[in-house]
Amino acid sequence: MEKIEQLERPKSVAVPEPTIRRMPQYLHFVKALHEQGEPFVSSTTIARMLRLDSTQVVKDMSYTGITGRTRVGFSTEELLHAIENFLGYNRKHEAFLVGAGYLGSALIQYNGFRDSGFKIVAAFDTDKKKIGTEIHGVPVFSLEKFRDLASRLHINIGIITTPAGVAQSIADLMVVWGIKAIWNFAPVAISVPENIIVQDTHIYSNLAVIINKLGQSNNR
Amino acid sequence: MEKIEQLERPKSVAVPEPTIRRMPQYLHFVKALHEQGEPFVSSTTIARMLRLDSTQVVKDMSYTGITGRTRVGFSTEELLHAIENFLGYNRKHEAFLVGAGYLGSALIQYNGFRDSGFKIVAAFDTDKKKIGTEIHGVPVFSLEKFRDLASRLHINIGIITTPAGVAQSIADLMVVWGIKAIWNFAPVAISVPENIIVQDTHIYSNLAVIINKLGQSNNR
DNA sequence: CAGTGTGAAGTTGTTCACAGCA
DNA sequence: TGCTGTGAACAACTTCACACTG
Repeated sequence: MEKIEQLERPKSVAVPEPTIRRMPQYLHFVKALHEQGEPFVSSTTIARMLRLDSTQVVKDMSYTGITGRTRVGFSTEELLHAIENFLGYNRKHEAFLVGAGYLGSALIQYNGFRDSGFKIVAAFDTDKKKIGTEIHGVPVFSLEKFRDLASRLHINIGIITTPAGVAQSIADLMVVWGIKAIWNFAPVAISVPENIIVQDTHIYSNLAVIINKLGQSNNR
Repeated sequence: MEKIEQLERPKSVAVPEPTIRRMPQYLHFVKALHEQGEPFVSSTTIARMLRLDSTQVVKDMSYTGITGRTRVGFSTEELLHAIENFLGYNRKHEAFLVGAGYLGSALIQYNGFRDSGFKIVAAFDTDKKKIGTEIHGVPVFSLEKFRDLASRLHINIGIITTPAGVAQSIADLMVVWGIKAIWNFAPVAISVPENIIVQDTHIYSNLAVIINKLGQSNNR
């Protein structure tokens, strides 16, 4: 009984999160190849450049639904579209950002998002000096305008680049204001209702890994 | 024979990387508790706040060498020191940053690093307008000064916040100039000799996960 | 033979189950 | 009972082994 239930939806076999995380890298690399006129690329080549295992690359590619030619590899053009489609980059994803400091500004102008379908369309802050200005063409509004603008523009992604102390309260507001996914850069964990997606990005964690490895290599 | 070889070094049981990544979060939370005068904290409390499994927390704590009191939890003070020691935050870690744009500036002033023993002591750029200025008290030098200053100040961590196109060449230079660990924020994978530590921080990847989850929840 | 594609084995990390303690 | 601490079961991800193809 249970089994049959599960078989109802056979196609989406739950893509491993690590695979999803690697996709943008594949996209970046394949796009570069395609732009310089390379018609094909093999998993081995991708693996070498991205320092991955080649069968890993093959497995990851299979999730996009693409099928390669033996001895030749994958068509860069096909692959490009397959990955973009997988990542949802052909659909539009617009976000509001709260906290127009350095980090917020960095995200707004981050070129990694270029041609990804993702765009930060407005920033919000409580600092009167920032309100009314623009960062890289993106306007900075008073936080009070968030709710109204979000519903009018159908925004469902909110980015938090505020100091740690106010991050939770901003998250709470975002939820009330109809945001479905929160991308949090403040160095604290954020609590939200179950149905809201949260992605905490703790820059800090990467530093911890570096320092740890550095310490180990000194001991050797 | 092989087995005996492995048993030679029994004490350092290789800390799982996810554990290392969680440590800074523990530190942040425990520090806050300690500052507001809380003498003890249990793994259950930490787990609830950080949305983790409580046995996970216990396991992680065991790597710091700390031992808790049953029914009471861990002394916040002891825990604080144990984690700081684990992370190497009592030692000093100084870094040079190349690419003094928004992202570089954001890192320099990022308060997540406050009292972590980690400090970006100088920034480097090729843009003449930036050279000679200061970002949050950190001087911006011409890239040519990197080598000399790095050896004089014994810097072994390099941060790359340049555009993707030049990231690899900057990494190559850093290696030649004696850097031991590279923290890369450019949206490309960087290749370095085996003995050099690299941590690629692809902001992008987190976005991919968010968009993917959003897509899934819309289908439901 | 240099590729894709895939099931099986191995590894790593997480969660469970339970002993011990105050 | 509510906590620490730990070995065992489980789940997720990666790597290996090999069949297949032009």
